[in-house]
Amino acid sequence: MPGPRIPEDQRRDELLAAAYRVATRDRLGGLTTRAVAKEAGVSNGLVFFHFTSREGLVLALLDRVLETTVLSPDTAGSDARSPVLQLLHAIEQDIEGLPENRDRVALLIDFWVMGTQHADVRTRIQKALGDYREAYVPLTSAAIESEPERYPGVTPESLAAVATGFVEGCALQVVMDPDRFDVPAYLTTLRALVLREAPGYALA
Amino acid sequence: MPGPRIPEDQRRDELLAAAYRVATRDRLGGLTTRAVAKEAGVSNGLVFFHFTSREGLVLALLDRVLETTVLSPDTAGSDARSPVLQLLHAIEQDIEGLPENRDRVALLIDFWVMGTQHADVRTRIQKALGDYREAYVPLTSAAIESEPERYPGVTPESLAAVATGFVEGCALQVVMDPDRFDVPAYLTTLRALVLREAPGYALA
DNA sequence: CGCTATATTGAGCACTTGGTCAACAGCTCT
DNA sequence: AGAGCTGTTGACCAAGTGCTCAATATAGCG
Repeated sequence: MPGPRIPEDQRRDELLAAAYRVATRDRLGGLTTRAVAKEAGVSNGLVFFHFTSREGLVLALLDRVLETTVLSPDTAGSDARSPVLQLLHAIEQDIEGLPENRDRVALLIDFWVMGTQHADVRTRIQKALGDYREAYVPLTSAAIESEPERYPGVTPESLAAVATGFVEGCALQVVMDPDRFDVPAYLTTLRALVLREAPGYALA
Repeated sequence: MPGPRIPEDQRRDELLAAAYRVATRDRLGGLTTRAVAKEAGVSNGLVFFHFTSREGLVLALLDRVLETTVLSPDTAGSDARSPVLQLLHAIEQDIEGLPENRDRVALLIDFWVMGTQHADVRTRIQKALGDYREAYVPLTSAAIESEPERYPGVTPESLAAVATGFVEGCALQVVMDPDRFDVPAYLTTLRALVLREAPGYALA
């Protein structure tokens, strides 16, 4: 009683879309082949036809999520401000974007902790986080060069690591306790901590 | 064929210890009642006798882990240094303590993400994190009072949230990629970022 | 000693999961 | 029209899970 046939690539996409829906709803633990099949309105066996195993499905989903997740700081609209302010601005933009993407962030964290035990997942996550860090290097590099005497022993890489680590910490908080996470207070505090001069800015 | 009898409290402790061993080895996903029973050299049914359900076991384990995890900053040996340096010192101590407790940190993060979906776990984790944050408030409070003009709009609570959030972000990194996580570089960068004066310190 | 309350066991149940597979339908091509 | 490849199905299997329960050994008490 097989149903309608559909070109392979298209079905794969449908299944991945269904998997994404299931995973953002029920998290990785709820991502069973049967749940995905049901979500896609398709038989269980078909999932294995297209992805060979559950692991294949999970990895394909991870790839898709990483592909469609923008993990590079937005440097647009930074105009003539100082490099440090530009860096701060990028961090703030990333943090501000977290709450509205809570589902996706939660899923990414699921993958992250899965990577702790699963080598393939770990590799991919590490690469994504590495890319994210690298994307910050131009910003941190410029910031350091603008006031080199202020950052003894600080490399663009280490500063990028701290910056992205900070964002990742915020991501954890957003997922865990979104109501408590007070974005404006966080950003105000961050600015005050980092800026030397008396801050003559208005919150964006 | 029942085996030797043991007072109830003692058995509970034995089972919890076994559960902790299993959970640090195989993580929460590997924490099955059978695995715990086997680890404790005991029958599967006994786990249910003492904990009623797997959920009971997990919650009891969480309570024990939280009880025996020191989540308050160590303010000893801070002598005559400035409040800001004391705060920095506390953060650094917490971060330095992460790598050697990787197993435990990984387990706590497992509980953390479990809390995303499980209300009882969430409550406990939120309380623990809240306590952790509060424990920082005296330090952040003193730091702000020492240079109030430098921290416009920053409350002791918001600064504590940022500080602990920073540590939590580091915890994620340590669990994920312990080799890449460069503690000294992180701390150097943090100091340079936060300190106004030229840093005349030696790394502890 | 015997009795009773209490740990303790292990077989077993119900259910879910990943995965396999023979059957079968639809499409294309000759 | 018939052959053949390719999607598709759903029944099925084996393994693992949480959990129950009758049976039973043990410790403590009279």
